[in-house]
Amino acid sequence: MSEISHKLKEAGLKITLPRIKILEILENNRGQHVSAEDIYRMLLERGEEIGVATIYRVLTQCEQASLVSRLQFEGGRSVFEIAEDDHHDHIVCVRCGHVEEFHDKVIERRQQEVAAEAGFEMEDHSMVLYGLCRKCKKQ
Amino acid sequence: MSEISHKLKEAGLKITLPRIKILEILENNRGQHVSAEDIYRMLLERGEEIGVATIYRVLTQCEQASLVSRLQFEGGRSVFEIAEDDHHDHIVCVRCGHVEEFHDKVIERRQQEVAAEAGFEMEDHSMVLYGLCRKCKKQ
DNA sequence: CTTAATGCAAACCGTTTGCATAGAT
DNA sequence: ATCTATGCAAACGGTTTGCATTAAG
Repeated sequence: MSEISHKLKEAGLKITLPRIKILEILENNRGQHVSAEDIYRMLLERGEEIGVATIYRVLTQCEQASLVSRLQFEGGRSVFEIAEDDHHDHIVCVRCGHVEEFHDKVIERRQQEVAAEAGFEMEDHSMVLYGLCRKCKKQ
Repeated sequence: MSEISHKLKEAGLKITLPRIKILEILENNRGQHVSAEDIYRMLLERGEEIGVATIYRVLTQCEQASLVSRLQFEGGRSVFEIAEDDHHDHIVCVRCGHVEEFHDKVIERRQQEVAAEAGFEMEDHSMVLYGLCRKCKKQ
């Protein structure tokens, strides 16, 4: 049984073609951060038509099962990636949309401290840096 | 001439009743982070009906004129506040929605560094911490 | 056979836009 | 008088939902 099927089974989700295909797309695009729409189009290109409703349902279920993580950008757009065990944040190019990941211990620690100073017990955070990537800077 | 009218004039915006009322609401709710919908309802309660389209237009114009700042939460929801000259980030209670502001120089500096390390020229960032506020922690 | 997953289309929600009317300078 | 702002309703874009159909276990 494939890796993907195995993960689905562990999550208590039935092993169906749409689910496998969607997870394959994500696997083949590690580090790429694709939208539901992207997945829909990529599947179409291969001649595999899966309704957007299904794509969203699968992504949401897989997110709940921690197989996939969702990143919400400003403007209400979401992108998805295969869940990694390591937490990371994102830098997005405001010009070309290119996304890179980073992780910074100094920031993470300070966030905890800052939250505590405000009387909060921090559960989560979202941090996205926006700027010009190397390529776009040159143009 | 009122403070608000003065600001509008400086921004090159005509001084109109809807604009004044919307900015008044924001003034009277400093630190509260209200949505367009909130503003609409607050005005209704006072018997002042202003269309949502106008509210959005006014908020967007005022944002461009730096009179108002917009904060985009996950899920595509936006809240607004009267612009302060100092930059700050936000902590949101996941239970009651209470929002607090903070500013941390250590984090700000590291963000610049991290972006530079990734080859980016950072223009902006969004950082929202999520957790339980003091009150909700107790319950 | 039973229960969960899919496809479709319609609904949704916050936000934006086109256009005719009203209002500020 | 001119030109911008407003109201309305319709459009929008991404996402969700209801329901009948299909497929997995």
